[in-house]
Amino acid sequence: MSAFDHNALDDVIHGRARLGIMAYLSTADAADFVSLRDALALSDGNLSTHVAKLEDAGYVRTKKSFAGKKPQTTVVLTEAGRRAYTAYLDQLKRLLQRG
Amino acid sequence: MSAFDHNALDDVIHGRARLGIMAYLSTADAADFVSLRDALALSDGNLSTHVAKLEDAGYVRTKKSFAGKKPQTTVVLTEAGRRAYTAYLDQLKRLLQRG
DNA sequence: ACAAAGTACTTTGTAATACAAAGTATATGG
DNA sequence: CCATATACTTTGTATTACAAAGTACTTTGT
Repeated sequence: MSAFDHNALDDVIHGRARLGIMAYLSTADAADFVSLRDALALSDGNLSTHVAKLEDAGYVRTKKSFAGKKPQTTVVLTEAGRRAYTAYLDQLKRLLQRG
Repeated sequence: MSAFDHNALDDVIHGRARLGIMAYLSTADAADFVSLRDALALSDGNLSTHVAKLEDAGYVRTKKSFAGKKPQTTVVLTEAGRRAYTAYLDQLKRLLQRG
């Protein structure tokens, strides 16, 4: 593996918005849709699609429930997600320090 | 500025391939086209467009010359590029450490 | 009670981006 | 010379990002 293996950077995580989501979840473990949207200043539609992509990759799960009478989506980091995020961070460090 | 200001991440630098180029140049200062292409395992076309984008942003300059009889493009990090890269790194740290 | 406005999302259309295949120009080797 | 190679750039296509519009409610005002 080369010192500049930027190709090893997980694209699913590297995306600007998704990196924000993963960083948030890495310390919070779970967050509801609205908190994420506000913390990251993403539009509803944008957050929705990014969460879907992370979910497709198996990095997060979503739980649907109700907060009072309003629907609530909670985004939870999975074990695979945590591992992938850690691996991403390692790879990034390696890249930025030139291997 | 929020703790999760992923929006502050410079997109021109954040792109996977361009991050590789900037990381490479940050320690090498200058590199020729072929070295970059090989080190980063990018296709010719791909590297060409990414370098053009960095050049448009004023982060690198290209110098055309000849190595023997072959044309040679050298990519050089500009002052603005170095500043932008440093700022990017700072912002990234902030994001990954949650502010 | 009814309409208007708000909340919490998802789906969809469009604009930007990434990438590689094809193209250009020149050089070298048989 | 003709084929192959090098050093790129341009162009076509596929993926991605984003926000506007849509759905399904709930709350608020009158």
